[in-house]
Order: sequence, then C-alpha cells, then structure tokens
Amino acid sequence: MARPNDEVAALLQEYADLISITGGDAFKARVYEKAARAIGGHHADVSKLDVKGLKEIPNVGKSIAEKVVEYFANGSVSAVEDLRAKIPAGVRQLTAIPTLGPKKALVIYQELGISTTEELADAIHEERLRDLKGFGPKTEENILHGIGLLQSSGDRVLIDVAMSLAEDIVAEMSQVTGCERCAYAGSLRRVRETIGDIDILVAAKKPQPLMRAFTELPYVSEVIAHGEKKTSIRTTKGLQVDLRVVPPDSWGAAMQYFTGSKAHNIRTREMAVHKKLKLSEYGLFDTETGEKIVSRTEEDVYARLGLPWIPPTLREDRGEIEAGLRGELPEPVQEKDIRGDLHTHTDLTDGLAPLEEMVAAAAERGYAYYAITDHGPDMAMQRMTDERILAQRERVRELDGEYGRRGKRGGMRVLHGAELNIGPDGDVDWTPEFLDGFDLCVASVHSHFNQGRDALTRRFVRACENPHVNIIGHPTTRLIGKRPAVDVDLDAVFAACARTGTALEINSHPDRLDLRDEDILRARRHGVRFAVDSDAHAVIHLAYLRYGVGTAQRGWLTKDDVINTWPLARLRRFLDKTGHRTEGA
DNA sequence: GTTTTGCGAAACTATGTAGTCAGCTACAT
Repeated sequence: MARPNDEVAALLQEYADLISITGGDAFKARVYEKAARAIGGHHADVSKLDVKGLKEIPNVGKSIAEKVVEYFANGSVSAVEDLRAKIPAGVRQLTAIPTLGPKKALVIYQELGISTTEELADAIHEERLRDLKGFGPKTEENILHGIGLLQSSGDRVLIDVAMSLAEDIVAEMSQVTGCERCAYAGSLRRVRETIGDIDILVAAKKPQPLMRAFTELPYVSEVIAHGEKKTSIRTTKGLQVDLRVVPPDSWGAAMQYFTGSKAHNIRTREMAVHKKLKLSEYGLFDTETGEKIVSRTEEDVYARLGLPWIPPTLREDRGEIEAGLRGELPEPVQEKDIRGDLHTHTDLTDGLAPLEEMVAAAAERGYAYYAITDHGPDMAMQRMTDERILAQRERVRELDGEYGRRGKRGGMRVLHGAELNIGPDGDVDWTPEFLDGFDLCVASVHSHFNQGRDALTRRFVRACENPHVNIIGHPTTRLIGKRPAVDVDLDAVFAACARTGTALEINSHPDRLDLRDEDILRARRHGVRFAVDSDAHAVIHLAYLRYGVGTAQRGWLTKDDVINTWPLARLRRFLDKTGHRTEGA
C-alpha cells in the first residue's frame, strides 16, 4: 500500500501534467508540482490532517488543502476528474514515449483521437500523421523508434551496473588527448538507488576528439545526438550515456549543473535570479553586464549564492538549501568513517567464501571490528545447527585473537553474531540463553511477506522488543525492481526501534538498499540509530558498502547516527540492550 | 494556485543544446 502522502503527491502531479497538456496556466501547473513534492516529502501523514494542518505545509494553500481533504473523504477530487474526462489517461501515457512530449501528444489526440501507443503506431504506418503541422517524416520515424524503446525495456538500472560502466567510460575518456578533467555526474554522483542514464562531464578546449572517441566506444549501439557541446549514445544494453564537454574554466559550474538534481538546480538558479545573476553550466553571470563572476569550482558557485558547498547526495531540494542558508547543513557520514561491517556471511550458510577469507578481506579494508552473522536454524535450507554455529564461534575467537593484534588500525576485533529470522509471530531462532552467547544479532524478515499491515507491524515491533535483537536487517525486505517493500507501519517500527535501542540496517547490497533514503529521513526524526552493512555473501560484496553509505548520506545521516562508525566500546554499550551483559571477548 | 503584501492586487516564471521543421519541441540537470 502506498503511503497516503505518496498517493496525494501522485494525484497532484497528474493534475499538474494534465494542466500542462491542456495548455493551462503555466504558473498553476508549477504550483501543483511544487505542492506534490512538498506533500510527498512531508513527514506527517497527510490523511490525518485537516485543512488548517495541511496549509502549514509550504506551497499548500486553501485550494490544494481542500482538494486533499476531498480526496481522503471521497476517494477522488472533482477538479482532477473533470480534467481526466477531457484528456484520456492514454494521452498522458503517450508522453512516456521518448521524443513525444505533451504538445505533440495533445495534437495527436485532438486531431486524430489517438490515445494509445498501438493506435499511434498504426496511424504512423497509415501515414496519417503526415498532414499535421509540425510533424515530418523524421518525427514519425523517431516516434516509432521511441515506441520500440519503451516496449523493449528502457528501465532504470541498479547503481552498481551503472557505476562500473561509468567508471570504465571515465577511464577511457581520460586517455583521450586534450581531456583535462573527466568525471561522472548526475544521479550516479548523487548515489540514487537506480540510474536512468549516465552523465559524463569532460573539460577540454577542443571538444571534437572527445566526441568522436565517445561515439566510438565499443559498446555503443546508437548515437542519439551528436553535437559540438553534447553527445548522447545508447549502449548495447540499452542504457543512455550523455557526454558534455565544457571549457576547463567552467568545470565547477558544469559539475554543479550536471550533478543536479533538476529540482535542486531550479532552486539554485532561482536564487541567482533574485540576486540579479544568471546561473548556467558555464558559470554564474551578472544579468545586466553579462560578466562572468565565478565558474571554476562548485564551492565558488555555491559561495556566491550565499551557500556552503552542498554534498551531491543532499541535492534533492529536500531542505538542503534552507539548511545551508541557516548554516545547519549536516556533515554526512563518509565511507572512511565506517569502522566495521556488522552483517556478513560465510560459506557455513549461504555465503560463498570461508570465514578466514572474509575476515582477511575485512582486515584488508582497514576495519577496527568485523562481525560474522550467518543464518540461524529457522531458515531450514541453511542447515544450521547448534554444533555448527558453536564450532564457528570457536574459530571466530581464534581469529579474533590473531587479528586483534594486527591490522591497519592497531588490530581488528572479530565479533561473532548471527542473522536471526523473524518468524510470522515475531519470534526468532534459538533460546534466550543460547542467544546470550553472541556478540550481536541482526534479525530480518525472510518469508511471510503478505501477512497484512497490522500483523506485520506487530511482528517487527515484537522483534525490536526482543533484548537479543540489536539490528533489524534489510527492514522492508524489498528487492529493487523485483519485490516490493512489505506493507508495514514504518512509523510504528521506527518508534519501537528508538524506544528499545534497536538499530535499523541500511543494507548496502545494490539489489536492496534497504532502508531507502526517504524512510531513513523519517526514521531519523524518531531518534533511531542505524547500521550501514554490506550483507556480504562474498569477498567482493564487502565493497558494496559505498552504496549503503551513499544511501545513508541521502537520508542526512551523520557519523553519530551510525553505530558502526563508533569506537568498539561505545558500540558494545549499544549492543547491550538491557545493560546486564558482562564484557565479552 | 500560492506567497507576499497589506486586505485586493501584484509577483512568481531555470537555463541551455540538439533535432526537426521552418519556429518550435523535447530533453538534460
């Protein structure tokens, strides 16, 4: 079930789109978009607010507040229904076809009555678009190509897939003569969980050799656009990559522009306008004289706007501008702050590498501590027994002895934990007495995802109340693009975590990234602590931590919010939920 | 339509590139 705020945000966004498509007042469309964003990002449940409460949300006035109340009272909003009656849903969907926007979609609907992709394809084949003003043979061809792309996939890809391609392209472009600087930007630099296209920025005096090298990369399947300043290609796997070449002294302004987000850029450019300046990818200019003021570094650009440099992961127009103006921007947790990984597996259960290899790889990463947390026996397919886990513990204690005295930070302590299974009623593996023997326990839901909201909420809360459960693993159990998050009252779970001293995991696996940024922002308001873990099932997975850290940053977390940045002594005090445990290994 | 200003009316509009069709549209952040 979608969060009520998200339902309303989607409805208001649709209304804004419909206003744009029908050629309505541009200001009005913009206001609805702003209100949709504000409500989507609002911390309180808007279904429980009255008109007065709703009006306290920025960019929500009387009219929109009343529409929200109407929506929750009737299940629909008459103004939206009126526009829906004029413009079939299909017309809005037509704009999902690449190269077909609202203007052309409306013309196609009004002149030919077409509102589905199939009808449109037929009309093109029957050459019925030819007579419309603004439509030529190339447009027909592009629309057909766009329909093909839409049907073949066009989906966003997981961040690790995009990252490895981007790093490869950056390395390739950096080799080209004349390339002074090269970096990836866009949603990848902002560490969004999925990536729609890859943005590569190059600083060079002469763009042509770089543009040519770019279009000649081995995995280019199609050159979408090929200009002097910008070239776009599609890879053989269907991912679009945009290359932008700017003069070297525009680097800072160009990075600022190309990193986005779009909403963040609109805000910064608005701020420039208010100061009688103009901000573009080439620099910050005086509007009247046209004189360039700054452009070399992002810091220069932000500073001239009266802002501190804003970390890319915060640039989503979620309050970072206001916080920056107030001097209250958080210092986001960094990968180097992480002292240890608290959720990892070995080949004793479903991991691929033996304990010794995982521990050695962890030490290589410079960790001060590292926890092994294989699955308990309740996940029957893992074939765990008391004997097997106790034998592992013995070996962990030996390794702790070995590694405790060496390593990059004066020794790495090896902790013995487990990943417990939260059963349908909230129970976990093993007896309390047996669980006493672990240094820490992660507990996660692995099955029975569709119990219903109330039962699932009770289940999570019960796990939090268990004195042996320290961390809730991959809390919503989603798999990006494959399995939705469980329907649970997250605010109730967050409150339980804060009350019981249970941390929430930010699982760094690119398939999961769970919790996600928006949930982290909400959980943080409850005073919850977090653990950024890799959930590594192989040595190479330990490096996924970078994505978890990026996600934590997007949730505005600082070092202090994340328990595995803490020194071991402080971590141990946190892990001792009842305050009764004696100091362990 | 909301916010700001000062109670009805004014102000609010991001910027630039490439493509395609003959002035815009779509798209990128």
